[in-house]
Amino acid sequence: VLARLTPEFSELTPSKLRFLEEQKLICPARTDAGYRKFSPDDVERVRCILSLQRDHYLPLKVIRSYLADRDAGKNPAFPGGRGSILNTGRRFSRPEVIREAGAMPALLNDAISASVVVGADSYGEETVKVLRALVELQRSGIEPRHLRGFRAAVERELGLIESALVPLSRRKDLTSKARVIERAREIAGHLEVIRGNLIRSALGRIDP
Amino acid sequence: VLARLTPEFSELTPSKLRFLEEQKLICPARTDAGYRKFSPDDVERVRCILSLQRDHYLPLKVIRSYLADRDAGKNPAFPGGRGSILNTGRRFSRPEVIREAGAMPALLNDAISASVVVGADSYGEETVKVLRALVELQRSGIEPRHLRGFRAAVERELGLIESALVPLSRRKDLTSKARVIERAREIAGHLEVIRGNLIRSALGRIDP
DNA sequence: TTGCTCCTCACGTCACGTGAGGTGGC
DNA sequence: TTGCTCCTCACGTCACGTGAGGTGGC
Repeated sequence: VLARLTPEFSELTPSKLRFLEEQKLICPARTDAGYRKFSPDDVERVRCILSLQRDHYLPLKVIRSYLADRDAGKNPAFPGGRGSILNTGRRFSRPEVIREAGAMPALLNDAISASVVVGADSYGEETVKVLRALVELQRSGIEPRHLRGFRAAVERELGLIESALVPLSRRKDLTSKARVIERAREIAGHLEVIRGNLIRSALGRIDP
Repeated sequence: VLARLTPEFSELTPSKLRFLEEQKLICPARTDAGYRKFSPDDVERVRCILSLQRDHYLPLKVIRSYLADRDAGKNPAFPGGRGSILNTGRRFSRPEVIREAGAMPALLNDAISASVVVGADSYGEETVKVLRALVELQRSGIEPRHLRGFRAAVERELGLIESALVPLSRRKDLTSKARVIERAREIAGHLEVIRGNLIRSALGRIDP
């Protein structure tokens, strides 16, 4: 019963499941002999926990309180959406974002005109990271304008994801909206697994 | 001096640097007052450690012995290339890979004809993961044949990376070969940061 | 009966984080 | 002198992993 969950999350171990129960995150039913018996709901809960951990980098403490609130019927804010760990809400002005990333002013302009960054009055932490990546790429001779095709490919990937969401997104209630986003993230994750393998195997072939 | 390294690796903290020194992974010089003084070589070493940790999921124990061997002039095998943690070397036959991934036989055929998986007599652990991802995508209505464009985009991305490597890959000695691959992985990582942000911000806009 | 998996409980471990209390440089 | 960063040392913590010793089902 236990190991049938692993296909989805390769990092799941029996020990981890026991740990999660000890921490009151899950409470599966027991057989007479004391064996854990996972209902479909329990499995769904574990799936939720693991994806919160992996995709949103949430510590178990936060996940616990979120689940506890949900169990109490409070329908709490989905964590990771806004104002969570990464998204500290700090804003950077144009000069600030450039300084933080160690970039040249022209790089930001190029990035904006290549649609890699969306121009605005103030930028978030993510833009700093993107700019840093662009600085590094520049050191390898890759300029933002070389990323136009890359940018277009991302756009097509988003189109693929969206088309898969159409059947889900018909409904308008709030919980299903959260589900749609969750699903979109999952699809993006699966595509990432596939791309990662294609790229890794290609890079592996450089040194045969 | 310390915080100037963080632009590259956002997860780096003073505490982590102290820890790394305590573990004998780095030994920066000290000023008269006891302050750590990082030479460019030290910085390069830290960069190496962090990328081994992040990109190859190596525990510090392995990194330590690798660096120790390298310090001793042994020029040890670069870890993570072959036979490391993920790549356990286990091979799967066609029926095995299908069963492990919980897929239908036709899915593997489709994946191969869409060039998402390379057909062979036996498959590695990665193929199992790719197939699992394809199974999940199928549940969202995305079939391997929908991934032809995706696959082509990956190919163009690889072309972009390769073109940036040309100046480096002229040389034929072994150490520079390892450097080329390391560099390729870095570039792929930076592109991933950029794509991740584009996708996340687009998915964020679904629920405004 | 023989394996096999599951169980609990205690302890270990890996990779840091967190103060307390103190010094050094401008 | 006032902040500021840096220091060490001890302890805490988070997320598990690892046996030891034992039971349950086919």
